[in-house]
Order: sequence, then C-alpha cells, then structure tokens
Amino acid sequence: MLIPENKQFDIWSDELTIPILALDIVIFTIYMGELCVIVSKVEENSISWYSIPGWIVAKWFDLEKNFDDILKRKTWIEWVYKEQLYTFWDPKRDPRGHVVAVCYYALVQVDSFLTKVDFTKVDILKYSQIDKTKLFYDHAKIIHYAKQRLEWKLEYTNIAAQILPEKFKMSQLQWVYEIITGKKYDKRNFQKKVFSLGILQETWELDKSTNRPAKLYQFLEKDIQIVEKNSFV
Amino acid sequence: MLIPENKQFDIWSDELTIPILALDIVIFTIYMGELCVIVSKVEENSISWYSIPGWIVAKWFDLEKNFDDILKRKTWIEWVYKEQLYTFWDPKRDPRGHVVAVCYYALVQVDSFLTKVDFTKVDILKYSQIDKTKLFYDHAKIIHYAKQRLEWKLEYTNIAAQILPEKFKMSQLQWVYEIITGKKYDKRNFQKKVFSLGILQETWELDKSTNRPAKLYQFLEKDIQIVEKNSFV
DNA sequence: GCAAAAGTGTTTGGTCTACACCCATGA
DNA sequence: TCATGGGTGTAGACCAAACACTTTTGC
Repeated sequence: MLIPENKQFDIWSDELTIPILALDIVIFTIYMGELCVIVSKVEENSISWYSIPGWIVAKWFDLEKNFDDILKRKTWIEWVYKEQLYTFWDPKRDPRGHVVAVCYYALVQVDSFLTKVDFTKVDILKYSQIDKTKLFYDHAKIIHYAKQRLEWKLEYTNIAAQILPEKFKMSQLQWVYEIITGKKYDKRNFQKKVFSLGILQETWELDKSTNRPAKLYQFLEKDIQIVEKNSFV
Repeated sequence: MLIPENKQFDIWSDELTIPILALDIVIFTIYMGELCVIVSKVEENSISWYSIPGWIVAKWFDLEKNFDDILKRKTWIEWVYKEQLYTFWDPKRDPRGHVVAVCYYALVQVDSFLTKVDFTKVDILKYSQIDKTKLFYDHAKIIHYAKQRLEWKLEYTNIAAQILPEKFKMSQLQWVYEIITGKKYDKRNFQKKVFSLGILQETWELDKSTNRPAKLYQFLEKDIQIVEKNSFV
C-alpha cells in the first residue's frame, strides 16, 4: 500500500515557519554500454523537462517506506540498492518554497526494470550527454554529485555488485569500472587486482554468448562492504 | 543578528503533515591530549544530560546562517570548519515528534573558544569516555558516526589543518593523527609520508617551548582538499 | 581460416615497513 | 651532566604499471 496523500494542511503556506522536506533519488544504471540516469519526464507549456524522482516526505513514515513509495510512484521500480548522498537546502533551490532535499542515489540492473517502467513518464538519459538546461532546479548538480560519489565508492567497495547481474564475465566487471570512471584498464592488471581483493568467486558456468566462452564469476558477498583500506602510515 | 524565534504556528501540531527539520552539530576538538566533543548540558528532573548542539531550522534562512546561529546560541563559538555528515530521520529518534536531523560535524582549535564559552551550559567530553546513557536520543550514534568520518577524512585530506594552530611542530601533526585514529606511527615514516604529499611548508621559525627547538610547519593550503588518490588500477 | 573476445606472466620501479642512534637545549 | 623531545637513513618486502601473444569458439 502506498502512503496516502494528505492535503489537510497547506504546506506551502507562509504561515508555516519551517522548511519542507523532500526526498530525491538519482537512479543510475548501465544501458547500451553507458552510464545512464533514470529521470521523470515533465511537460510544462509544451516544453519537456526532466526531473530526478522525488516527493515531499510523509510524516511518521520511516525512510524505507518513503523511499520505496517515491520510487514506485515515479518509476515503477521496486527494489534497488540505495545510499544517502547529501542534503541540499539552499532556500532558493525550488521556486515553490523552501524545500530541503535529502538526496539518495540508487543503482539498478537495467534488465530489472525495462519491462516494468512506463516510458511515457520516465526516460533514460546518458550521463555523458545530459543537457543541464533541461533539468529542474539544481538536479544537474545533484546528479553530478552522485556520479562523483559512485566513482569514489567503486574504488574501495564492492558496489559494482549492485549494478551487475548475479553472474558476470570478468570483462563485464571491467566495463563497469571503465564506464563509470571513464578510464581504460589493462585486462591483466585488472584481474590481478580484483582477485587479490578476494571478493570474487568463480562459478563453473560459462557464458557462451560470445565466440570464445568466458568464465562467469559472482561476488562472495553481495551486500556492500569496504574492500580496500589504505592506512595513512 | 540572530534569527528571531518564531512561534506563530505550532510546529508540533498533529495537523502538520510533514516532518520537522533540525540541524545538529558534533563539534570536535583536541583538548588535554585527547579527542573531545563539545556538548550542551541539560538538567532535567535533576538528572544531567548531554546533547549535541542543535536547533529547529528556520525557513528561508540558508545553511550558513542557520549553522552559525545555532553554534553561537548554544556554544558561543563563532567560526569553525564544518562538513555535512548525514541526515538522520527515524520517526522515533526524538520523542517530541518526527524530527529529521541534518547533522554536521565541526572542528575547532581549543584555544579559539576556551575563553568565550559559558561552561555552565557547555561541557567538553573525552570521546573515549563518553557515557552513551547520558546523551539525548540518538546523539551517541551521531557522534560515533562523525568520529568515523573524521578518521576517514584524515587519511585522504588535509583536514588536520582545521584542528591545528596556523604553525605547528611535526610532532603535533603526528599527535593529531595518533589521537584521532588511536594508532601509533613511526616518526620517520610519518614525516616521509607527509612530505611526499607536498602539502606542508617549512616556516623558518622555531618552537622553543620544549628542550630542543623544533621546526614549525604550516599547510600550503588551509582549505580542505583531497591529498591522496589511490586509483583502483 | 578468420574474426572476435578470452585468457595468461614477467620485469621494473616505486612505495611501505621496520628499525636505532645522535642532537640541541633547559634545568 | 642529564633528561627531554627533535632530528635523521637504509635495507627488504610488497605492490603497481607496462607490456603482447596464444586460445577457443562461431561464422
């Protein structure tokens, strides 16, 4: 059941002396070999805008409930990995009023939502080709911030597990890194590094979709964890 | 001028369908050779409690104004380094209502506030000796989270500059690391590491307060910046 | 048989770690 | 002259980077 919409009190009223709280979500996926962001489409005076999914948060409902609710209402996605990103609260960020946005970013495997989403209301934007002028408010800034965090997390956690299918080829794992960081890695060094972290498990299955079959791997631990600590001294 | 208190509308009313937003601050300092947290003292039914400084945020005022205001009202401190930590929003975290707390942590040099603070209202707690049962709500959790973030930031930024005086001995810098991380470092290796980062500048001044005079250093760049990048591959 | 992606080691340079003694000064 | 903290170098282990050819399969 979704949280009922509640209109008892006009939250935009000037009488109200506290800011309004919203929850906004940057949803990343890898689609067509690129890092993409899933956004809501909004038509306004026959101009089309994009907006990251978000909503005014409901009182007394906890984060999980608010989050799942927003996600389902806006994108029909039911489950994703999520992490709190930052809380943006410039009084001028939303022209309707003083809206403080607690922002999250989320990762999904593209297969898990392509069949469920209503593409008349939702769009997939390539991160590298985002047109800032078509995004609401400060959403371009939020997306940029989320991308930085994601890139950073790739380096010292197993977060890639959240955007890959259960079993994957080594080359797919390497692509995730290359797509998100925009760098190229050497195949041999990449493998050595990943193996040395001890986070992967061979499966004895093969992927036969390409010419020479490839070994499939899976993460030992799918939940996110820190995999590399560089102590200061 | 402080933000005027505004009582026009009862924000605790059940009529209000949105959560209340608060700003809470974990203030760290190094005092008496230990990592300490500056807290507000609260007497309630002749039991003394501690609380991290915080306040309901005022609408239409931006973060800087809200932050400085809260800090000055509660601790008489006028300027600190600050960084957003996390937004806590469990509906049950505050018994008075659904309060979402945007938390910051801040670093101060102890000399900068000792003479200004009213110690009947504020206290300095040693981090290692904090009694969780004497802290309000989830404040112990917030402090713990802030400590983790601080430790983490020490490793890859010049954040230590924020807690040290302008000019300092190498041994003082090493103490900051040892106090915050709880580890011991080798003097020679510590120096080599710090020098290799290229963030310090020798001054030609000496500290003569100890037996053998010590060279004083300063950070080339006092503003916080990332000083170490460990690329994934 | 050829195109396409998978698989596989070695060398070199740099960084991290462990470790111990002398120095300059004030008391 | 002695107690205190300041200052300094080297050797071995480990890790990161650069680099190219062979293998397996489908077409």
